[in-house]
Amino acid sequence: MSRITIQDIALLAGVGKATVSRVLNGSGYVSETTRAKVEKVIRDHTYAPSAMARNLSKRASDTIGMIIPEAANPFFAEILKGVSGVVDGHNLTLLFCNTDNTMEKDVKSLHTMYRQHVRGLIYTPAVDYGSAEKLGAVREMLGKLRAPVVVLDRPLGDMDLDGVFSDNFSAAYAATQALINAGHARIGIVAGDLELSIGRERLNGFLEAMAARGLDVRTEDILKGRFDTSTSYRLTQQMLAAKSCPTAFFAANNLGAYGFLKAVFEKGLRIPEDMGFISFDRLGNLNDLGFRLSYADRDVIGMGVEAVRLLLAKIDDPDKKTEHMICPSKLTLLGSERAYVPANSA
Amino acid sequence: MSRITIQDIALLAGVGKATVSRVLNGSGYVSETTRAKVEKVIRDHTYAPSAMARNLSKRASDTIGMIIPEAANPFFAEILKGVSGVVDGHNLTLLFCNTDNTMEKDVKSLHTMYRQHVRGLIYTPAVDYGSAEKLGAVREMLGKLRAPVVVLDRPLGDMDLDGVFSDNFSAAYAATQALINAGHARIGIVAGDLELSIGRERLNGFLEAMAARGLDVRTEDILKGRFDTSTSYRLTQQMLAAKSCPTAFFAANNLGAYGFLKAVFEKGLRIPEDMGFISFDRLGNLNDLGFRLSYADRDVIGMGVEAVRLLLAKIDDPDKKTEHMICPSKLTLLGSERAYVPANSA
DNA sequence: TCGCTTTATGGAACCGATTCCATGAAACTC
DNA sequence: GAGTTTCATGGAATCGGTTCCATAAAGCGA
Repeated sequence: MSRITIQDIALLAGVGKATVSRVLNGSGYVSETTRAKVEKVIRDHTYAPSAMARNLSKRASDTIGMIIPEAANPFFAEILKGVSGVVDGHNLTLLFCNTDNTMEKDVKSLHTMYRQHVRGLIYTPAVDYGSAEKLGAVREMLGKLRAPVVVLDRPLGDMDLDGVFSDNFSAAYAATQALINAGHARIGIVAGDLELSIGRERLNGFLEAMAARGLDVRTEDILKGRFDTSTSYRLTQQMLAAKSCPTAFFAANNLGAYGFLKAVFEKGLRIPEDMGFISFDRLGNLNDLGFRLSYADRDVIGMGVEAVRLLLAKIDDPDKKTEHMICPSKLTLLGSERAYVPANSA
Repeated sequence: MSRITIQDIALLAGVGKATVSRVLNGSGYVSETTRAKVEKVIRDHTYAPSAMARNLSKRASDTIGMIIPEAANPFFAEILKGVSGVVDGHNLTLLFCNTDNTMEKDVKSLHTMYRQHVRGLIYTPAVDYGSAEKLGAVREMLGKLRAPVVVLDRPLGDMDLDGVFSDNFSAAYAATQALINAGHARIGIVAGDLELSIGRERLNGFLEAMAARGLDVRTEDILKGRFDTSTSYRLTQQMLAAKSCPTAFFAANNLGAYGFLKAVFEKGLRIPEDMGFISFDRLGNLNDLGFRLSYADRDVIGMGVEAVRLLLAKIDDPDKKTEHMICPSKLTLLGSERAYVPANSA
């Protein structure tokens, strides 16, 4: 009545379990007649070997771990789709953890991955483990894992790991340049979380593009958000209430952009007539609905796919030297970056 | 140099591995002094027992499986977030499979879950296994699983499983009623996949609401899509090209609604002035951006949370009678349902 | 002080697979 | 036809835990 095991199959086929194992794995010598006999019994009983027993005796698991900070963020949902597809295609199983952007869950997830003996790990750290002490715990867990790790989207301290990243700096640079070329001179940024390197890189890209054209950036034009909608909404409201404000904005991530646009539209401002705009990452379906919002985006599903590829390559050859893959962003200009010269300007 | 085992801990602590096991599990008798000694060694080496070995000897795993049809769909991304949170909170691990809406991957995923000995499964079937033969394979795998299964969002044939669903019929009924109350008489529907029961239920809710008011529904006003954006976009374009068309539409799901709106806006039509509109599920951030789109929606993350709750309850008590939880939808009217009486109507 | 229960502990079997090794039959070499 | 290699197979050890069981010391009531 209980689960059928390799021993049952062996008995039913009248052979030893070593032979069944050989048939299952296509290893060693098995005569054609025995193989056929065993395979029939296996098929008749839709037998599948227990992964936990198999992994234990093989001293290697068939699972890949994935840790992401926010499952409901469309960016990570797409990454997951990409990763999941490749993992399934290789008859591996995906272990999934969501960390809600907290360090505690991040470390806890690493423990989970260790307990579960993952064969490899795709990891987007929830926070920037800049300070040495916190990084220590993570470094220790990753070391204990004894499995390849590919970091995704964000680097992990100074650790020498394979990684898949975006060209945050140059995407921000190009987007800013586009706003400048369109005629804007005072430009603001809806910055993401500056505690994260990706946030800082995008801000730097923005700043350098401005500096390269000799344009000043006022401190109050840098909206220091947190990669979420509500914070940037609030900051944008405050900014719009000020006496004067930039004529264009670069929004450094998708959720922040939504908050920004919400505040802008509530104020009755139009894009691009009243406010030039470019975002990092395409804003969902907005452009299908009559908007013409310019954006810099990347092949997100592709990033997930590449991450697994790197991981599998490292699993195949643990001595492979670490690779950093930078996914290029493409700037798509649809009109929202344009500048309108006011008839009577101050 | 290899992974540290319970045997190593036992040696270091100068006790037997049975004792270490007792300390780990808080079972049996262990003296306070021994316990302290063992715990120190465990802590000093950040030892964590191997999940595969533990599961094997316990004949029960610590993993929960989750199968969804489309990871990039925001609805399922939120479900995943809800599920993942509860699963983590119970020190269980989540096994994730995405089926890309195909039956092959669906069945393959069930095999994976079986191999992996999941303790319980949360399952959204990719297709409606109406016909007996196909349902057979699924039924067999679920039977072999010997673990509780909670179906999510869609029922599975006539199988008596715990489930978490939406009130598709009444949500569609209420939405349609709202359009009628607003003054519309010829109303169309962007139907979802009618191969799926949720698609049929929503269509039926729509039809019955119309019938209850004695309103006819023309065949060509039922756009038979597939719960995706591109199909409904195409169908809507064709519909709008016709001589006459409905004055309002109910869109039975989020992705279909996007396709519909895209076609409507491209045609230069406004909502609600030229076309009344209500959708099933809230359309992302659109309403934050100046739109006032009415919708019927449900607590999606909550559905995920409830699904795990049901599952854990069934795991605790396998004799618990099956429960069907219907998550209520809430109708939110923001104005897009309104009807404008044309000055010169035909 | 003698039994009886309670507390503590380690040895050994077991979970379900893989894999090493020994054994034997068949096939090939010279 | 004796010696080697190749093919085929099953028994036994192993992976890292849990758990049953035997054993022994300690506590305790009569």
